[in-house]
Amino acid sequence: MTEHVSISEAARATGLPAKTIRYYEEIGLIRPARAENRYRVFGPSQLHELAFTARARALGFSIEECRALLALYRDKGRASAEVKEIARAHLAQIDAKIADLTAMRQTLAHLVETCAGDDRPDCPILADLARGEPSPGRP
Amino acid sequence: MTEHVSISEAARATGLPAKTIRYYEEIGLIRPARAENRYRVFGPSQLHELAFTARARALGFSIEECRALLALYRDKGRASAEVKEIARAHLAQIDAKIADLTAMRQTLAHLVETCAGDDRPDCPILADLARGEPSPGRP
DNA sequence: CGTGAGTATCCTGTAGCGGGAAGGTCAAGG
DNA sequence: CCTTGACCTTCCCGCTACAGGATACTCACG
Repeated sequence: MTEHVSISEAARATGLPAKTIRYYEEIGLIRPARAENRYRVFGPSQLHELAFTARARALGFSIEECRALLALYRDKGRASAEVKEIARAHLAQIDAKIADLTAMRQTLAHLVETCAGDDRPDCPILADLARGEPSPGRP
Repeated sequence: MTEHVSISEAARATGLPAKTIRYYEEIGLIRPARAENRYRVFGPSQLHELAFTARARALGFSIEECRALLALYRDKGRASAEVKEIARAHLAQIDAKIADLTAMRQTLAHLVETCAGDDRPDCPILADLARGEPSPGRP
């Protein structure tokens, strides 16, 4: 009745590639209706859920986190504490990644600084990689 | 003749899982010799290359970057400029990731702060995810 | 009636391994 | 001599979050 749109229009409306939307349906994130010709049909609520998911993904939430957030989003009676807990856990992951990358950056920046970068073979970067301890964490 | 060791000893010496070492051989990063019984045999130079790779990976270099760095490592006549260029490019990638994550962190931290986190259903996090613009970049 | 755009499904590939199956090898113990 | 158990081997599937492409349909338009 209202604004029921095709997958390409849903893609345009949400900024998600059509492939991604099909994938989201395949893994059960969203459940678009089907027209008689088997074409997917997206109503306003599906479009909102897609946009919701797109935004959560842009904030770095994993698909499974998005699934949980979507469930809470659909459940009008949920406690905000549940949402906050997911967000806080994800925030902690982000902080961990930032710390990890910052440590890497520090080491690597120092190596880049101390390397002459000319046509001589002497290179402190390779020397450090060859001798150094396994060093800080990973991304 | 010298210290030629098995894969499990190589793993212990480098901190890499044996599976990972086999994988590195499979993709042609390293070329361990074989004993008569088809067992892999690692000499000192292979061990150094494995440790080198482990350290580079810990600094966030991709496998292909490691391949390039290994080639430069083996080439005693290389120019340090080549190494520096790889390292600098990787440093730029790290900086981009940090910037990306920091932007996410900012948005998410704000949302977490403004959420009551109690048993009431009212949640600004979900509200923002539902309404917001696609927002900052991705990891 | 054809044509081009849009849609459908299915299959493959990506990075960097981890887990586990099925089987060979080797030294020590009974 | 035989067996156990710790190694080692190869092979194949799984993961994340899709992208790319092949093949086939459906539909509106001229």
